[in-house]
Parts: sequence; C-alpha cells; structure tokens
Amino acid sequence: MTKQSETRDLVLDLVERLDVGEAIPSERQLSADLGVSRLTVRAALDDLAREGYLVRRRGAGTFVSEPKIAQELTMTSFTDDMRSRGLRPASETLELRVSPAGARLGRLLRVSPSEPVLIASRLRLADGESMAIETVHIRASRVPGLTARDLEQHSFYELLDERYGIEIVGGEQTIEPTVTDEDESEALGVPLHSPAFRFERLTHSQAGEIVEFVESIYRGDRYRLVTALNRPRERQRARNARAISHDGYH
Amino acid sequence: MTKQSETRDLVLDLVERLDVGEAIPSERQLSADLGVSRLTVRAALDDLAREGYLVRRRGAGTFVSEPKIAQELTMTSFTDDMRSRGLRPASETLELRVSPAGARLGRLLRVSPSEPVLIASRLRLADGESMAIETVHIRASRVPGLTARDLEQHSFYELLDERYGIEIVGGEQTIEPTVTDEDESEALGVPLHSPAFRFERLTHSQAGEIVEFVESIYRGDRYRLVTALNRPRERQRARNARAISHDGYH
DNA sequence: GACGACAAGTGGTATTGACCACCGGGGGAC
DNA sequence: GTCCCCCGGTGGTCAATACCACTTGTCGTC
Repeated sequence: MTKQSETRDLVLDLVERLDVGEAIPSERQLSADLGVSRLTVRAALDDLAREGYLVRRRGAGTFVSEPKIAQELTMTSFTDDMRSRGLRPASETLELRVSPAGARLGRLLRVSPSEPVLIASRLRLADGESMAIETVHIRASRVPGLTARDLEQHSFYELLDERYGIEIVGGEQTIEPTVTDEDESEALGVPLHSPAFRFERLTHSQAGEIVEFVESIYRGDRYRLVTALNRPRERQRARNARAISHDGYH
Repeated sequence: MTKQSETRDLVLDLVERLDVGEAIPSERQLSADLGVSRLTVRAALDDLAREGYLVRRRGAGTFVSEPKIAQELTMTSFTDDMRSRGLRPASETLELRVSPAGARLGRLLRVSPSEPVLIASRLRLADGESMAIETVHIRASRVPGLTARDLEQHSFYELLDERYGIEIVGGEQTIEPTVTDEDESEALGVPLHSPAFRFERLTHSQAGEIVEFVESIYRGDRYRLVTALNRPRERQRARNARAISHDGYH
C-alpha cells in the first residue's frame, strides 16, 4: 500500500533471489531505481534488517544475511509452526463440549462463571506421529455451530477470522516444564511422566477483548524451542538525570 | 551520543514519571522543545513504541503503555534476569576445572578436541533458595587466571567484558523440558525427576567468534517463561511476482 | 613487489517542508 | 437541551538535501 511497504516487498523478493552474503544495491541506487526517496528506502531496509533478512555494514553496503532462526515467538498456529519446521500437521479431536466457565476459566476469559464455554481438546500430529495436546477454551457464544469436523479441516485461527470475523492480533504466553500424566501419556503415546512443555496462551483481538485461552502439552522429545538472543539495549542515561530535572523533560 | 538516542532517553525519563495511559507531548511539541527535527523525534518514539513503552493513536496522541511483558528473550545474565523478576541473585561454585574439549564440545566451540576448556559449574540462587545450575564452557586461553572467587563476586559477562575485553553481542538458545537427575536434584534440593528447563546457549562476540557454551538446568517449580506474542507479518506480495520479473527487482 | 595515501562510494544521522487520514471537542443548528 | 458538523491538532508518510564516519579499491610512491 505505502511506498515503504512496496519497497520492502520488492527488496524482499530480491533478497530471496540472491545468495547469502551477496550485496543488494545501495540505498541511493534503490532510491533512484524505484523512484522513491532514500528515506523511504531506508525505512524499508530498517524493517528487513530488524527482521534479520539483511545486515548492514557501514561504508561497505547492505548484504543478505544468513537465514535467521526465529527471533521472537509469534502468534503462529500449530499448522504454520509445523510447516515451518518441515513437518506435516494433522489433528484429531479428543473432546468437544460446552460447560459453564467456572471460577478460574471465567476469570481468565473475563466472563461470568456461569457463562457457557466451549472446550475443545485436540491431539496434534506431525508427520503422522503425536506431537501435542491442545485444549482451546472459548466463550461458546463466540463460535456458534462449531463442530469437531470444522476443527479437523481448518486452522482454528482461520475459522475465527473467516467465519466469525474475529481476528487475533496478540497474546501472552507462559511456558513451563512439566511431565505427562496418565491421560496425556496415553493420548500422546509416551511413557508416564515424560518431560513435556506446558504452554498457556491467552489471546486477544484488535479491540483488546480476550478471545480464547489455550493450554497445550508438547512432547519434550519431539519439540524444542530455538531462539536468537540479542543483547538488551542499555539506557545510557545520566545517573542523576531525574535529580536535576524537576519540571518536564529538559 | 546521537540526538536520536538523547531524545529517546529524555522521553524515556519522561515516560517513567508519567502514569500508564497519560499522553506525552506531541511530536511537534517535543521537536520544538528539544530543538531537534520531527523526524528525529519520530525515530526515537518509534524505538520506544517498538519496545513497548509507548502506544500511538493516530489523530489522538502518543501514550504511556502498560508495563510490557518481555517481548523477546534477550542476552541477559542470570543476575539481571533475577533482578528484573524482583529476586536477589547469588551464586555458589560447584565445580571449576580445565579439561580437553573433546569431540562434542570442540565442535560447539569450534576448537580442536584437544584444546583445554574451562568448565565452571555454579549453583544459582534467588532470594537464598536454589533456582538453577549453570555450567559454562569456554576455551581456557580466553580467560587466564579466572578463579571461583571471581565467579562468585562478579557477573561472568561483566568479567569477560572488563577484564578480558570480550563483549558478547548475541547468541542462540535452545530450550527443552527435562527432569532432574540425581546430581541435579541434590544440588537444587528438589525431588528426583522434578520437571525442569534445560537451556543450551551458544554466544558469540562482535567479531562473530564463538565465545562460550552454557548449559543450564532451571527448576520448573520456580521458573517460568512469559512472553508476548505478536501476529507474524505477512508478505502481502503478489503471488507471481517472481514469475513476472526476471531481470533485477522491477 | 610492497606499502601507503587518497578518493569514491556506502550506510548513519539530521534538517526542513509538505500533505494525508484520523480523532475529539467545541460550537452551531435544531 | 441535544445532536451533529467542522476544524484544529495528532500521528503517518514522503521528498529533497546535507554532512559525517567508515570501508574499500586504486593509484602512486618507494
């Protein structure tokens, strides 16, 4: 839409056609070729550099960087996550029921404890083998007519978006280590008390409303998190800046 | 140093003195007050917005946002990590020895298998109670004269930087769930086979050299990861862009 | 042939000026 | 008194320009 995002996409196409380490045209060159200001080019390149596609070297040029590893955890669905790991995703519904939220779930979803909540538990498969158990909790009135068949044939987030007009834009996730209990072990086909991840995810829509609470158990022997680490930014501020200033910001 | 970073820090000071939801001065106002161009102000605010300190509302203003939760994993030391969680960090050296790297460690650190490597195992405490076991592996010639006392009195990363002139700028970390073995259970004071995180971290310096390999076992009952989730960016590019273009990027 | 100074080109920073879409409140119409 | 419109101010985008610090390759000197 904007020139900046157009530039970004054009450069991204270019990047994908070049090898790692190759230089892309200079900012001034791109600016002239694409008919946009250098500022616009820089903003686009800033974006791509921040996302790890490009590395800049002052005085030398801008180069295609090595394929990044996931820098931050994003709001990816199981389906997309597995595909990006080169695995074929599938799903089996273990349970699909509606029941009152109760105290804990009501608090998490910000609904009354008596509010009917849909609870859908699915076994997640990767390349035909069990990978995780995922249990979605969502206010039942948000997803009228949802069936087990729907869940097995579509990505839940796509369903929410396309059928129910709910677009998820963010969330918060806690991760802790655990071991599988009897039920989980049986469903996943692993020994009792196998190491596993427990994810708890609370997602919200554009309007800031809580949409769903998801609890997942991932097999520790098949799933690991890999992240890039960056050095945190330092403040670099004067130690006594606050003591000196007392009215405003100067 | 640069006006942009000065502006950033000044606004950050201001942000910390305001309440959540309050508006900061407009970009044009800040620009006039600080004597810098609006673009410079914008770049600084972009930074702070990206880091979660500010939220912008077009047509309305820029506001102090709710305290962010960690959006991405950063290269923080145990010391800083605990402090940010409001806990008092401490450390006990369990083992400090030098031995040949061997095949696996040599490959990880990119040194010869016969190269002497310093292996330092420390029990990490938070508020006086065990939190983790951290084992650092580093080429011995990088840190001549390092003692157990050093490790207990200083942050290892500070030592590397200040005494040995090695600055760590990034790394890669894998996280998996596990259970504690006999030794770990005894050192941590938890029951055998308690759930725990295993972190494996490989860090590198500015020059891109591998600096150290760190293996950590964190108590699952005391430590959890909390992250914000963002919706991944979409490409928004024409499906057949590559098919059409064949010479360059237009 | 080896070394070093120089120049061209690169990314990094900053300024000024302009227009747009959007939000919100105040003032007018009713 | 209530409603609605409009308009000032806000962030979002973009252009043209300038100077700096740095890299790198070349050309000259020795």
